[in-house]
Amino acid sequence: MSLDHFDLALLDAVQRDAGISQLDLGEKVNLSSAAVNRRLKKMAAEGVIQGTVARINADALGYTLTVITEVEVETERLDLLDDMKRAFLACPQVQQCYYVAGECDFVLIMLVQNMEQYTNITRELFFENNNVKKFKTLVSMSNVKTGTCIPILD
Amino acid sequence: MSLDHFDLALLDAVQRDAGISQLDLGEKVNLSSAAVNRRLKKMAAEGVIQGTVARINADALGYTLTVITEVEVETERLDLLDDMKRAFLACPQVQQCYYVAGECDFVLIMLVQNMEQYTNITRELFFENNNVKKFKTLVSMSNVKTGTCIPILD
DNA sequence: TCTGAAAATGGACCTTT
DNA sequence: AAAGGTCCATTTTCAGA
Repeated sequence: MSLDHFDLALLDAVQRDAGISQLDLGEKVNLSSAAVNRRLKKMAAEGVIQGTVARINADALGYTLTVITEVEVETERLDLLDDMKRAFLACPQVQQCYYVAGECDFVLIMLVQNMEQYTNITRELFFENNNVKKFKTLVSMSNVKTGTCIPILD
Repeated sequence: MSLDHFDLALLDAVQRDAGISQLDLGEKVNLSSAAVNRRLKKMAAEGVIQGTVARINADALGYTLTVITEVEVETERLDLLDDMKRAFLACPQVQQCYYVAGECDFVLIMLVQNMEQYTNITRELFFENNNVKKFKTLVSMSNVKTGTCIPILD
């Protein structure tokens, strides 16, 4: 799918604020609201726009601790890796999980309410998994930047 | 602010899909659409709901490479750290940035179009900054899990 | 691009606890 | 008072001309 500069401007706007009306969007990018409607609809149908979500204040729900965990595996057997991926996916405290090349094999970003909760999760995910050789924990003192905005207008 | 089980159910629904109508939300949690409207409005005003954003398919825009960078600083002087945080915040390819305790000082999640772009950014952010002692790059082979869903209903 | 119908939002007002 | 429900006006979405 080809995206022109109107599409890019629309994407940039809605990835920052999906609440803005199509009328206001049209004003911002110089397009009628009907054109905005068509383009957004098309991009959603094509999967360029994957959906809209509300951003919730984690602190307000008691999730005040962000932890980054680097996991090193014992063997890279595919079925074992898949099992681990599944376990990470299923754990709601795991916000993000990357399978990486380098010294470690997985990097996890976790959001927990306190250290005790993190400890419990490490037991479940790492200590009770025979394929985890070791893991290293980095505690975030400050979440300098979070979000999922993609660079669009450069 | 105190959140009852209605609020929690609403938060859980809208953090997965903010497009759902207040009528459907009300059906899901057993509340009238007016009550849903009031509660959502209040939670937005109190900052529990920080906003709604569209999720964009990064691949569709050519951003196919996710890189995790661990940065070690020379000195922890506050003004120098603040300068670095500002630089990371201002770089659109930096999706997330955590200031951490441990072996390294910053962990960055970056989204780039290719290795060349990453190389250019490392020059700008790391090589040309005297306070960066060293940095380590981890390349993601698979983004197993991404998103920002907070665990609400457990 | 314009127009209009259908849907969604959000306020007013009344009732319940 | 605080919160829910119903009704209604306004706004928004979205398809057809």
